[in-house]
Amino acid sequence: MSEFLEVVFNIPIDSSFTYLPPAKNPGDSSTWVGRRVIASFGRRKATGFVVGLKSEAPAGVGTIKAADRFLDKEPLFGTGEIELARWMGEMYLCSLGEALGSMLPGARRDSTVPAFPADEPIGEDEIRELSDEQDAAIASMAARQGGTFYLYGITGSGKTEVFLAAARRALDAGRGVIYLVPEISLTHQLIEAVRKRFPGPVAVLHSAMTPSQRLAAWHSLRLGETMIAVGARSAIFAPVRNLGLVIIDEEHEGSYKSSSAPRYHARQVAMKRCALAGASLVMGSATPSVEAWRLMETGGMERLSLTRRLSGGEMPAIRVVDMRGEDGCLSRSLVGEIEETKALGRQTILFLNRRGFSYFFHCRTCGYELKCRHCSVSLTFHKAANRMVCHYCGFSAPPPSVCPECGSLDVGYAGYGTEQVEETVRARFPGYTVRRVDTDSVSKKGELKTVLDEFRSGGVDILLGTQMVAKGLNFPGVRLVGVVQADTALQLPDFRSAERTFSLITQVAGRAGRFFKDGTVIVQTFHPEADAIRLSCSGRQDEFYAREIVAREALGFPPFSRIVRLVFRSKNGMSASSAAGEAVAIVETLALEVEVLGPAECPIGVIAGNHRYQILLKSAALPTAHRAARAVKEGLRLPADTYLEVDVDPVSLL
DNA sequence: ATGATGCACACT
DNA sequence: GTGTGCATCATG
Repeated sequence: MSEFLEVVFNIPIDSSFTYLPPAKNPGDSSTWVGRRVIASFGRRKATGFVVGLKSEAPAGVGTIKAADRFLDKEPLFGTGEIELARWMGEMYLCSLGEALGSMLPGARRDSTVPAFPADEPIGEDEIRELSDEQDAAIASMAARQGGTFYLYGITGSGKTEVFLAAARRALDAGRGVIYLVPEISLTHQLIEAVRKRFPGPVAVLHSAMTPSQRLAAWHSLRLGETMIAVGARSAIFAPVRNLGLVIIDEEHEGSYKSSSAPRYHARQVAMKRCALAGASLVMGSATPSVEAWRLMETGGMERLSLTRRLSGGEMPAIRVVDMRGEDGCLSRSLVGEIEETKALGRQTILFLNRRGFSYFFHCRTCGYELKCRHCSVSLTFHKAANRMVCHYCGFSAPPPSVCPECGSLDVGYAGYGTEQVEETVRARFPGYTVRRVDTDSVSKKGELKTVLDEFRSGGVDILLGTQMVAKGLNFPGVRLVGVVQADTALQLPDFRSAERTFSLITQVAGRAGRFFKDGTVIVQTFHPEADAIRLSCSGRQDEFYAREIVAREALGFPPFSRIVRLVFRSKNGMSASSAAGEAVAIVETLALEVEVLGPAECPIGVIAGNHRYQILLKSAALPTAHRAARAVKEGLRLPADTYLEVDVDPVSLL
């Protein structure tokens, strides 16, 4: 009956191709779908995925070739996974073959985005009595199989225990579980805890595993030998049998969004997978994404709150230090606290945001910053053109020489680099041992561990660096945590900058409160009045979300609209820029309810010699933005040296 | 994606 | 006349 294979390849074309089964060892036709094949494709051999069977060859095709051989003994994908891949193709505007290619474990390495260390010292032997709140959360989830839940709880409130209890329940019902964590290095203790708790093997999907190990884990899940998969973003594709529950820990983390095509979001894929499988979804964080918060408010997701710390410990006092009128990057308060900490024989951690990649107009007297009047994101200074430019819509203005707000002449372009802060710290504290960790200074993996070990043993007085230093927050010697420039993230030309700033401060404070109760947190800022700073430092979370949602609605940004971002990339700046211009022209002929922002140079205008221009397609309804993006993909003839990147629901607009 | 093809322009 | 660069096309 079924004589032909329907095959797709991991290339950006939508059509499928028809082959005869391999002449050698074709086996039973019921095992064909979901296996990979090696087949002649044009003049070369290529690996394809069998996505279906056909009883007839399509009309108008000259010769139907036979596939050379199957690459796998067993299918890698079931019909469920193929259905999910079809959805991904629609959602993220890629081909079925590209979607399937991204689902395979270890096709590419996950980039290591530093994340905060795990909340809980999980895996401790005795299982603590659960609190009333934890019991209530577990009961709510049990009452609604197939529901979507958000475990909203401060650091140390016992989210992991609730996750594990929910996993236990799913397994007891004979259903499988996927447990996602933001970064694979955080899985270690979790895996131990899961192994201890649940007899039977746990599949770990790991970027550091060899291909054969990954494939073995994959097959063991498919066969139902293992019922739990633990891993980073791509583990959402683990072929868990009879999926009953997906857990997403630290839901707000940006690493859940893929940074290469197809640019999927694990949270979004999880929602789809759970809907297809009738599985429950539970995510958790102390600082939910604004999208998630909005879903909780509108009833799309049930909020389960954990408000109390199990082992006591309050939110520490956070001191907000106004940097206006301070000299340099270290305020007098921070210097004083560092000295006192040293005198007590304790240690200091200084957080730096990522180095500014360009310059923002900034008034040192009143803190005023220049923002785009259309997009309310910071304008950045372009030296060559001598203009302040908006990277969303392309708006530009001449750089002011006096502050438009207060008239002060003490204006400039703000932002200290990490090196500059290090220099200042070393000069100010000559007798202290200072270590810096960031991606530049710790090139090798072991180097970070060495510095952290040195810090743990007390041999370092001041540890400074980017988010990586969060791993030092639970060391006993720490007394002082300083966020040196809380504003740098706020100034990024990105509509999520406030959300990220709020999240960083809240996470730092939460961990500080958990691990060193007698400690101090200092947040230095030029904008003590900004919501993201003010409301995180005073622990008024609900108020921050309420205000941020109002602001997003006023400007029509997500979750009140959907954005598709098109990036045109070329070694030749002119090619990229003109392609972006042509794309706008195409969209404008469509007469769709879609707002086109740009073309504008990307905030990071050149990466590795590639010039980048972007347009943003914004629409109240996703299908409209989809349609516009598809029209560009199909209608635009790109020169050979120019590439188009499509990002649906972008998380970072840099 | 990638290899093949065909056409425009340049140059021994 | 032949070679180089690119836009365009097909891949079963």
